[in-house]
Amino acid sequence: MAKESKPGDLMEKLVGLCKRRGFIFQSSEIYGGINGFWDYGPLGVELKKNVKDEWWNTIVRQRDDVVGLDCSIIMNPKVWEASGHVVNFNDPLVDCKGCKARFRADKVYMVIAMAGEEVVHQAGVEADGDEQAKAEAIAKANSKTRRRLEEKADRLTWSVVRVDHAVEGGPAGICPMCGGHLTDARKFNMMFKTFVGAMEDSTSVAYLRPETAQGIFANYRNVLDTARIKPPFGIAQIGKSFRNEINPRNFTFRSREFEQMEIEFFCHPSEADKWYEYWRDTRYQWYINLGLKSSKLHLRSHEKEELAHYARACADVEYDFPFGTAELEGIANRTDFDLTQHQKFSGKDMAYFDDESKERYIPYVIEPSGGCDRATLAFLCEAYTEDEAPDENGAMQTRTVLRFHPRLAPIKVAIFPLVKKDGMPESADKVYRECKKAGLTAFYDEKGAVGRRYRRQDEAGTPYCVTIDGQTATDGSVTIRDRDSLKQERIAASSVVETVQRKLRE
RNA sequence: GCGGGCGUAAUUCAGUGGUAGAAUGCCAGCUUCCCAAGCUGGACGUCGAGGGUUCGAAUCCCUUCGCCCGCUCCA
Repeated sequence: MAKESKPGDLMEKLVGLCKRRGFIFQSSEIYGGINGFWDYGPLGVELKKNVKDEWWNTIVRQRDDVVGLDCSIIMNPKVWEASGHVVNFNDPLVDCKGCKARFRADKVYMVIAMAGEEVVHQAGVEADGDEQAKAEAIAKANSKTRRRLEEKADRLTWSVVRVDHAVEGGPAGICPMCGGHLTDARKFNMMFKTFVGAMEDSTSVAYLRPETAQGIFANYRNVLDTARIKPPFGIAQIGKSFRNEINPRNFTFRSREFEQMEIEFFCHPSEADKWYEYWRDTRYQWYINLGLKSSKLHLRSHEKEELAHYARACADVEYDFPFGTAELEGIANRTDFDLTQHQKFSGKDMAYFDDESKERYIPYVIEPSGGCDRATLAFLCEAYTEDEAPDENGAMQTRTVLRFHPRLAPIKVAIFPLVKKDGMPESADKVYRECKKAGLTAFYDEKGAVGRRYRRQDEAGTPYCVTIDGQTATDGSVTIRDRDSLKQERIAASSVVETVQRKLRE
């Protein structure tokens, strides 16, 4: 009987496997680690690189309407003023000292109704404006208080204060949930601050980018002027970004240093809806093509109320991780918000002049923005399988196998001599060298029983194992074994490279 | 940031104040013509870190760092 795994167990097993086999290590582990930072080991870096290569190939190299870009991580700080990050990337938060609930300080109001010196009613509420706050507060009053409010209606003085605007040292905010006292509003600055140059003063403050997108917008003019390309077209970039997440969680899922794969696709405003739908569906399909089961993958459109102020439409590609359903990529119609902002802040013209239609316009932007580490983690979770395979006596044994899509697998092919004699190691080494020379990540192993070697490769996710046996010396054939079906077929030793390459293309 | 749990070998864990252990894995050799548990041998630990109590601390206390779960957060 297969044991039912709890979600936590599965994640723990995966984290253990990642460490044991060299996929992912905790950063600076020998010093006790550091919260929110992770390192990719020998197998992990190959896996992640394959994810990035698949993205780059399908987005940039196989298309003629998208070009690549690689921007610096630190930019002129004005970029982040224009983008809104300096203002908006800080969320003042308050906590309830009683029930421990947490709120965004700009959404919590203190409402007090006074009749002369007498406090008739006071309440803490969650609301989106003074009027709504007052209404919420009245709704919260009990029937007796409500009657008194009505009786004294013309003598009442209402005070409605957003808690992040409350005067320092004033009365504590009231918790909308339990009525307990709230802490003062505290700011959580999500951007990593640093200093450019050796002098640490206010004029040298700079930020590590919290997203790669702004580097693309800042270079939009340069690309347009030099790449002989015109709307509709896209600029793609893969690169590191940094966010001081309040609470990094779930292995590499929410890290403070992470890699993004972003496209900014510029088009005429009238075509924005069409391109939004196109990219939403294209990006969703990309994950399915690389092996994420569609039953675990969701394309979720944001409700109107959920949209950021600059977005007209947004959809998330979500995956059912063992720790819950979470976002891999967001596809948004950002309108002309970003280019307009940069035009305003930089004073540079961001409009495009269409020679054919003689029309001047600021393009709309469709932004598919994916997390590379999140995609890599999803592929790892999806690949992790425990199945049953027969041992040499035919008894069923549990086998741990990473069923990566072959193109994502860190090692494409392992080469074994069946036994370490009769010239088999020499023949195997020859095949191994040919694979390496052809650019395939290959692994040579002659140690111990062959079954043990197969299992080791299963745990690394290697899709194909080639074994040189006694027959090789007589007819030049070898066996190639499939990781998932365990089936073997005989092929010519000289055709190993070609066979593996063909299977990878399938 | 709050609450709870946990940190001992590469991994999973045992070890309730008195000489740090097991299994798996790993390495070397033997055996082996195809799916890990055949044989022999071997290496491996600042018991997360720092401080305190004690004759003596993996064990008790304090601080800190990290991981997991729940809340919160995710422009």
